[in-house]
Amino acid sequence: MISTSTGDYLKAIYDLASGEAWVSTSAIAQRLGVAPSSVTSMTQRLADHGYAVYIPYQGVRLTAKGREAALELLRHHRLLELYLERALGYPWDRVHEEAERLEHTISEEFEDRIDAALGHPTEDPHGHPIPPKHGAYREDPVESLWATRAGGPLVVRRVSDRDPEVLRYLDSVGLRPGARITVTGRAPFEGPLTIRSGGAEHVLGERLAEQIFVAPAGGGAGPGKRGPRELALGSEERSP
Amino acid sequence: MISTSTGDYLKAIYDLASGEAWVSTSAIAQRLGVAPSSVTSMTQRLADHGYAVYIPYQGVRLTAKGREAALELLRHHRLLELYLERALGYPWDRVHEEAERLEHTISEEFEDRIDAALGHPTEDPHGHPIPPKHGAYREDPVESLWATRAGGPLVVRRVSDRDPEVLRYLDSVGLRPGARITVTGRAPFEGPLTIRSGGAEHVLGERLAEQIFVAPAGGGAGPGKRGPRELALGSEERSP
DNA sequence: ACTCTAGTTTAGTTTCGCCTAAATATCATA
DNA sequence: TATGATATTTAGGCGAAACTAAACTAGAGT
Repeated sequence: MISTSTGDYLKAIYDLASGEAWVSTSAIAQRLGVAPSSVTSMTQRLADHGYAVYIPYQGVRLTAKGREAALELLRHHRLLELYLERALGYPWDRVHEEAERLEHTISEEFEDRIDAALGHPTEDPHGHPIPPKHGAYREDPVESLWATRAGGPLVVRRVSDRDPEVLRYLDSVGLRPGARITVTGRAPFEGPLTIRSGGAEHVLGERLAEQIFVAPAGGGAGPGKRGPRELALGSEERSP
Repeated sequence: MISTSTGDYLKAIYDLASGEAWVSTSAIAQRLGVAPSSVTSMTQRLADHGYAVYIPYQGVRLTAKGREAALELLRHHRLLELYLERALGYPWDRVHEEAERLEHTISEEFEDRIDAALGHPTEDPHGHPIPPKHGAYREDPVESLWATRAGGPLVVRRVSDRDPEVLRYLDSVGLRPGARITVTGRAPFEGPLTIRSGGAEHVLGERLAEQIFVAPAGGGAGPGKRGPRELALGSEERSP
């Protein structure tokens, strides 16, 4: 099996590449919190093992094999996040950290069983799609609330999962995937923006608005605010 | 946190010491499937870090710190085994392997949540007691069916969890913790023994009988054969 | 075209966990 | 008590994953 570190690099590269760009050494170093030189030697190793193509001074990109490994981990991660929330009652700001470690450790059987227990879900608690076990996968492009220029009503599609503080705040004001919002004001010179959501107004700075991803509302996009669904487990039969 | 390897060594030493004996290099090497020289250097490292006392050519024994770490892992392992069986429907012969990896990875929070979901259980699926989170812990001594000389009716208290084939067989003939049996015959010269259990007779060789641990029946020892209990999860409340 | 800087790579170490081969200690037994 | 078998340790090495410090590219700006 792939090591924890290797997996972390593959995930980071997959994520930073979003699409098909070359990923730079420093971007990976920053994301993973390691020295750039460490990244150089690791990317060389990844290339040696067929997970990536590496061109000095240009960057690195995943091969099909590398992408597959990254998606497997992403699937584990998102299934775990949802499972921790639904089955074990984790609050949504703490699922990321736990999933980050477990994703490298669980077996195929574990993956399959939580997938089944969850009813083969398609999205994690933060609105990210769960890659299917086999077959094609493309994340449909969404715009961050910070960057969007759309005028009409919007739906929150996803929020970034790796900042617990932000998640606690978003939860407290009801900004979860599916929430409907409207931008009611935008201060000049990249200033904070004001939104209306569920009758209340909120002012969001860059750090916050960058982590919220939206799409135009209407057209059956979102089911509205999702309630906390309960999960009854123990329904798998055991071998006699 | 402690590394996976370090944890495996601590568990092995704890297990092999059963009581307060010095554990030999070769015993650990055999248990973990590594070369004896690897064990020597690892035990030196364990001693350096205060997990064990090591005397060359005599062996190794855990310090209080080492024993604590080992028990923490043992608690994780047994809670996980039970959780995998109850909540995810794993058959009892496959829980050990999965728990063996996960025990090193789960957080305190995960431990606490599955403990609560299971209703603070005291025994794993194979009948081993689950060490409490805090406080004293002693495994009450049990005799293997192979070694016992007791004559009357017996109760199966535990079975070893690390041989899937044996577990499948035991399950198929109803020899789970709590089962009542009587030794009806014992072939000479360490030959197989015959037992009666639930109306049927079985002949058990050494390999099998060594992995079954029993106590005299009667005196409220066992609740009889335990049925497969179901577990309803999702009952933990989430933060608002 | 040249220079400067920011970004990258190379070189040299470290720690962990494992290995094989060789040396050495212990213990039982002749 | 000496010897030989068995157990254990030492020596030397390897691969993974990190680090720091030093050398080197590439590209922007003059």
